Amino acid sequence: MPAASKPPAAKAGPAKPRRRNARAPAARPYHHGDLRRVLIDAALQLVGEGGPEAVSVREAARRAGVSPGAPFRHFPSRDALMNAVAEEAQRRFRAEIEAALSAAPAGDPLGRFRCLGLAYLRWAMKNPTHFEIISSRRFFDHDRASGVSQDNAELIDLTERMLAEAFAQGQLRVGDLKRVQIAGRALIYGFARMNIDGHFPRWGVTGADAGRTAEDVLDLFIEGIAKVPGKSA
Amino acid sequence: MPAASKPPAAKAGPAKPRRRNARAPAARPYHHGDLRRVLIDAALQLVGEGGPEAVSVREAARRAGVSPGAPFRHFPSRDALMNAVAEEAQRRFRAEIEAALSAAPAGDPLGRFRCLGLAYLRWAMKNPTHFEIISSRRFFDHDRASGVSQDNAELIDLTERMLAEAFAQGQLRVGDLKRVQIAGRALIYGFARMNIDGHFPRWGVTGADAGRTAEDVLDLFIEGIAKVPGKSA
DNA sequence: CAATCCGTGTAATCGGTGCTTACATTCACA
DNA sequence: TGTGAATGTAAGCACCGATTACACGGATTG
Repeated sequence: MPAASKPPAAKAGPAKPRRRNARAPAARPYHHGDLRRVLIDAALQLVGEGGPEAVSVREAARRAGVSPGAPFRHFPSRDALMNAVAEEAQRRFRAEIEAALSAAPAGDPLGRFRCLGLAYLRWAMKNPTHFEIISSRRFFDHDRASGVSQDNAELIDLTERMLAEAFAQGQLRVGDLKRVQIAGRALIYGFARMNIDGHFPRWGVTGADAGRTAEDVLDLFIEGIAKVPGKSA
Repeated sequence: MPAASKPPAAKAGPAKPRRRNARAPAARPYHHGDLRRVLIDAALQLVGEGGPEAVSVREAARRAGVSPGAPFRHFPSRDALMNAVAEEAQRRFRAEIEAALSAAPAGDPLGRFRCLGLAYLRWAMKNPTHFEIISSRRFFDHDRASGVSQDNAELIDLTERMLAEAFAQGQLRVGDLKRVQIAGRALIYGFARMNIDGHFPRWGVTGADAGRTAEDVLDLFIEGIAKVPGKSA
């Protein structure tokens, strides 16, 4: 397994020295400079264009203007590239979720739960292909201790705490929180999945309706578990 | 995939007419007999072994004992083969659903709804890879008028009628049936998807628990929409 | 029965793909 | 200033989907 000696460069990129001495030779320099980054971006673009299946190492190399073998200096396999792509998508997803949560009311755990669900759904529907590659775990490296598992564990813990708080404050009328949590996740995940799997046309949900329907469905679920049978927003 | 072994099908050169006149059914006849069927089965088996990605026309041909080009007499492309595979899986799924429904109580629409959901989940969890290929619509031929769309439309209509009946009988405490229907589908689909996408390990759900958890989650949803806050089974 | 048609198999081949190896170039640092 | 490590290229392997030309043989005819 060659080329596995590149993890340091993946750490918050901007520490790259200007390798090209001030003068710019119009001809492409022998060394690309930041091929790893460019390959991930090209792959992300390919995912956006034709789904995960449409990503080929050669095409990514082609778009990066580099020979077909070059990517293998940075990724030992196509799966490793997809892994990096998935981690990048996961990073963006996580950032959006955290931004949404930071703007959520602090004293209303059920409201925060709703806010989290909405942010999840909105991101998933705005970035369907990115969501696809982070949702099916086959693009993550299960052996290596990547940040993905940790990210997810944190998110799961977060919702667990939200629900526990909500229950403690008397916002819920059901006590089996683990069940509520899994059901909620299944609902939200299922909705996002139905979107990217192309189910909505046959459900009479158009793209314009999808966002509204997502909100409706989430509210229906929350009404189902909330103590007060009224609107929870 | 490794090179494997290429068994020399016919070591003889061109000077071998291979007379196979009426008398030898033991040796493989020139015409296979039911290659289409065998190819679909082989592909289904491949799906079961390594997911949809693991299906290759050549491997299916190899397992059917025919040359790599033979399958293209029956399927114009790999996608067409996958299409047939998906339709076969859909057929089996549909059969199981109908069997479960025929054994469901007639006078209790909400109970029938639950029964349908359970049958859906059980089949999806017992045949994860088959469920995968019928759930993401990319393996269906969207142009041709296949029975799949009709199947799904019928299933959707069926649940719609169930819910309408349940509401008419006063079993539901919510009136927006379309929303209930989509939420229910999202919940069930999401749960099945979480299973095949490998989410359960990080949710503390093991294979043994999965069936029980599926039932729990489905019941939680039904409790959320049912008028009487009791168990609905 | 014999001739023929045509559905269905084989063989050879093409371009695309992941991946490896050998070699070339350049950067970073002692 | 030299030198090794990092990172690019070139060539080539096996497998893949797909196409084409040809071979076989069952079914339909006269």
